[in-house]
Amino acid sequence: MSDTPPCCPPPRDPIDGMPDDAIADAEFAALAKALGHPARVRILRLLVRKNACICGDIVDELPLAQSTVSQHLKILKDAGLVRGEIDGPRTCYCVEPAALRRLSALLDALSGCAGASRPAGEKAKEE
Amino acid sequence: MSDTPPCCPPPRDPIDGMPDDAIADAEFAALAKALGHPARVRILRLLVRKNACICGDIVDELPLAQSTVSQHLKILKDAGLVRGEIDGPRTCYCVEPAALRRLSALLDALSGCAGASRPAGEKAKEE
DNA sequence: GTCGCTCATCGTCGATGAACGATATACCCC
DNA sequence: GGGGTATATCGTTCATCGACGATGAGCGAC
Repeated sequence: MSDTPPCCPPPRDPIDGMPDDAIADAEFAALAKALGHPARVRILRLLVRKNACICGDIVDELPLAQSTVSQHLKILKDAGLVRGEIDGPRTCYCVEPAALRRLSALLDALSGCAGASRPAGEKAKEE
Repeated sequence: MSDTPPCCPPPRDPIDGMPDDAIADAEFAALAKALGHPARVRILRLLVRKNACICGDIVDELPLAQSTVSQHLKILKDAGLVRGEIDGPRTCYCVEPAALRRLSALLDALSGCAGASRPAGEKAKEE
């Protein structure tokens, strides 16, 4: 918790009519959903611990079939939490620290807006 | 992995033969799964913003049926992210800050342990 | 070229999730 | 006690997830 930016992050890119909160909700939910399975958390932990890992090593570490692990890796990659680089016949996976930081920031924004600082003038969207 | 850097939280209650990492994985995954739906993130944000909220207000705020919202609230409550107090004929929900802090700690432990076991001193906190 | 290895994708099956309407329960007010 | 409101739960339907084995595609070694 070093330099905590102002409570709520600035508005992101407006997609259509969605308020930025809804965008943040969707983004947060997508990241959380990708981490909503113990195997995927474990994969992420493995990658963090070794900084990078061959897919085969991950398969070797988990009690799951290779295709299942590949599926989980795809989900993590689609969520942007992990990056895969093809290295010859194998694929080297590594975590995407920015995604973890982003998730942490979203979580801070979610819980931080409550107890930490209570701005007197809430922004829009209120009743 | 024998040495426990100051970053990683102390071991939790050992359930059966599970290593504490597996427990943390399961706990993290359970919390993340509960937040893996935009409606639930939105509910949590609502509760955080108003600090507490009657179920009816939440139903009023979301484009979902009352039963669906109740289901989402149950999921959040089962995950320990939310607490519901029966207040006369209605139910008043409020966030459980400890759960959010716990999630934040688990997330830090996940991404932070990388920096700890890495020789480099990057704490991944700067933007 | 061919073989062997590594990984991704496909197809399938059972389990779970998400949504709804209908119904049951608890409470306050009269 | 009866009526009205607020919430939880039940049962159903459709979509998605999680797991697997089998197959296909890319690459290095021979």
